[in-house]
Amino acid sequence: MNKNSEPTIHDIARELKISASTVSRALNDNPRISLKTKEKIKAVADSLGYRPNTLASNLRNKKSNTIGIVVPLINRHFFSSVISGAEDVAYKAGYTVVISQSNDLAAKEINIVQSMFSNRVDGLIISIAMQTDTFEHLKLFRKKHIPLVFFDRAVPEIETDKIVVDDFAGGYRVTQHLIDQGYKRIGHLAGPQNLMTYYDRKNGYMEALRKNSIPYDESLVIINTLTSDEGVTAIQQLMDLPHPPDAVFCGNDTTALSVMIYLRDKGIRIPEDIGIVGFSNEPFSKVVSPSISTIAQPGFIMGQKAAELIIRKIENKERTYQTITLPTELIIRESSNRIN
Amino acid sequence: MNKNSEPTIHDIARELKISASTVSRALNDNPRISLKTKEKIKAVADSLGYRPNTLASNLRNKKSNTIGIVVPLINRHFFSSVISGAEDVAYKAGYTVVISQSNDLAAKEINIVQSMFSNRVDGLIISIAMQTDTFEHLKLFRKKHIPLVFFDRAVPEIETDKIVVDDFAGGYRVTQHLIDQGYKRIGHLAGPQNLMTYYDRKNGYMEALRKNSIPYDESLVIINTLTSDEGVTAIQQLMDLPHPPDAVFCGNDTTALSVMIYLRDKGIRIPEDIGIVGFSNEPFSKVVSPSISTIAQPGFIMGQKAAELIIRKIENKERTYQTITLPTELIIRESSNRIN
DNA sequence: CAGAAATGCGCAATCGATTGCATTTTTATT
DNA sequence: AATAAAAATGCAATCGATTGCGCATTTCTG
Repeated sequence: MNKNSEPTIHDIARELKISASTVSRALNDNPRISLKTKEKIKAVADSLGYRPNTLASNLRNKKSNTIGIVVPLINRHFFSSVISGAEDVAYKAGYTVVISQSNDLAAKEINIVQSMFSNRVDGLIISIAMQTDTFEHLKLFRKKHIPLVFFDRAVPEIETDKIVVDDFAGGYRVTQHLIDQGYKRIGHLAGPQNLMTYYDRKNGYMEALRKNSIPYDESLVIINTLTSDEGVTAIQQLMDLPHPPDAVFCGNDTTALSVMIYLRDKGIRIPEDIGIVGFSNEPFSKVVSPSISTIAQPGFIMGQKAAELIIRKIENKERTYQTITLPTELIIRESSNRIN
Repeated sequence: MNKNSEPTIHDIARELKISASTVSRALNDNPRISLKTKEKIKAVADSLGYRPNTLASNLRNKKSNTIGIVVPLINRHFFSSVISGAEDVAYKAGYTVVISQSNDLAAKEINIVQSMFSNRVDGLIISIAMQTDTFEHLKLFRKKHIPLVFFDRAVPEIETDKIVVDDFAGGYRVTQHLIDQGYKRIGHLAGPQNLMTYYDRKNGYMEALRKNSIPYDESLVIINTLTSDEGVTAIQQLMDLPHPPDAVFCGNDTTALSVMIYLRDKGIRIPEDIGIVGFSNEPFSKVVSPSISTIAQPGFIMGQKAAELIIRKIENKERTYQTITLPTELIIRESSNRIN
C-alpha cells in the first residue's frame, strides 16, 4: 500500500495473494467465501488498520446512506429537537445525517437542497423557510423519486409524506380550556397566516368560540410575527381596548412570556385577572413564574417519525404518501389555572 | 443516457460527440478548453438537467468537502448554537456538515467517529462525551493527519486545535462575585472532573477562595453529572451539613434551577438566604424567577471559530496547533444579587 | 514556407469497492 | 479412477469524475 494513503482491499489482497473480489466478499460476510479465508482476511484487515472507504462503496452502490435535513434554524429548540430525534433513528438504521439551515431564506434553501441532491442524499427531510414561495428545488426530488418528507411547515401543492402537528386541535383546546376556566373575553396573538401552522391555530381558536356560542370579536385578534417585542406591542393594543380581554391565547411561548412580563409590570395578576396560554412548550415555559400553560409539540418524536418514514421509503420503495398528524398536548400550568 | 439514472458527463460527451475529459474540464472552467466548446457543453448540461455527482468527484479527489461535528446532544442550546455557527461558516466555504450526537456515551462516540472516518470527512469538530475516557478513536484522526478540533470539552493529552472558554476565569469570577455579595460559605456543584471544563471551573472556584483567604472546605463541593435530579440530591446533602452553605456555584444552569426550586419549596429565599449562580446562560436562566446569574458561553462564535480553524487546516495544511480561549461573561441576575 | 510554439482535445488510467460470470479447486459419486 | 457436482475464488467491468500525457490542429516566427 502507498505510504501516505489508506489501506484498501487491494492491499489486503496483495498481502494474501488473493483477489480483491474475495476480500470484498469476505468483509461483507458473503457466504461464497470460506470461513477460513474470511478469518485470514479479517486478521490482515485489522493488522493493516483497514477502514472501508464509504465514498467508493457509495459510488458503486449508488446509495449514500445519508439523509439530508434542512431546517430554518438549527439553533432553535423545536428544530434541534426534531434533528435530534431524526439523528437518533437514522443512526440506528445505519444512516448518516447531513444538516443545513436555511436561515429562513429561500435562496439559501434552494442552494442547500441542490447541493444535497449533488451529494446524492438518499432522502430529504425539510421544514421550509418562511420566505420560500417557489418549489422547483423540491419538485426535483419528487421527479427523481428521491424520498422527501416535510415536517411542520409543509408545502400543500407537493404530494409527498408530511408530518405535522394538529394545530387546529391545539388552538381549539387552548381556547376551550380558557373557557372552562371561566374566562369570558379571549384574545389571540396569531402568527403569519400564510403559514398553515398559524392559520390552523387561529381557526381552532375561532371554532372553539363558535362551539361555545361566543361571538368572534376581530379586535381581539392581532396578527404579527410573534417576536418578543411584538408580543408587548400587541398586548398593549389589546389592553387599550374599551373591553380588554381577560385571557390571551398567544401564538407561541415567546410572546406569552413577554405578554406576562408586561402585565406583571402593570400589576395585573396572572392567572387571576388575565389568563395566558402559549404554544410550543419551550423549555422556559415550565420554569418561569408563573409557569406558562402551553401546547406541547413533540419535536423529538416528529424527528423520529420523519426519519422512520423516509427510511421506509428509501428501503421499501413504498409509493403511497401519508400525512401524519401528531397529536398536541395541552399542558395546563399556572398562567391559566385559576380554578384549582 | 440510461432512462432511470442521472445524466453524467459521458452523456453530455456522447451528445456532442466529444470526450468526457473535455466535458469535465469545461464544467470546471479549465482554460485548456475553448470558450466556444465550453458554452456548447454547458448548454447541453443544462438541457439534460445534469448535476455533478459529488460522490464520484470526492472519490477521485480524495476529498469529501465534508466536516463532521460530534456533540453530546444536538438538542441542547449551547451545542445547537455551536452547530449553527459552524454550519454557517462551513456552508459559506463550500463545505457540507454532517452531525451526530454521542448522547454522552463513549461507545456511541467511538462508533460515530469511526463512521465519520469511513465517510472520509475532511475534518472533525468534536466535544467529547462525558463518559469518554479512551481516545484511540480520536488519535486515529491525528495519526492520519485529518484535522481535528476540540471545542468546549477537549482532551489534554491530544495535541491539536482547541477552542474552549476560560472556565477557570469563569469559576473564579463567579466565586469572587458571590464573595463580593457578602456570601461567606460558598458551595460548589461540580461536574465530572475528567472533563477539563468542570475541572477548571472548580479550580477557578478554589483559587478565588484562596485569594480571599477563605479556607477550602471539601464537604461543600459535590461532584456528579449535573442533571436536574442530581442537583436536588446535592443541595439536600449540602443543606444537611452542620454548617450549610449560604451560596452555591452550580456547574450548570440546569442544576442551578433544580436547586432553586428545591430551596424555594423549603421556604428558603433566594438571593437573601442563599445565593445561586449557574453556568452556560441557558435561555431559561434569564426568564425564570428569580432569574439566574450565570456565565455566558459564546456558543455560536465557538462554532464559527471551530469551523474557520478546521477549514484553514484542511486547506492550508498548517502544522501548528492553537488553543483559542474565548472569554466568558459573568451575567449577574437576581439569584445572586442581594446588594443592589 | 518550413519548423516551432501554442492551442484544443482525447486516451486511458485512476480513485476503492462491488458483482455477474467464468474458472479453478475440492468433494462426492459411481 | 473418472466424472459429476459443489464449493471457493478470480477476472474484468462498473459506478462518475478527474488528469497526466500525448496527438492533432492551428497560429506564429524568421
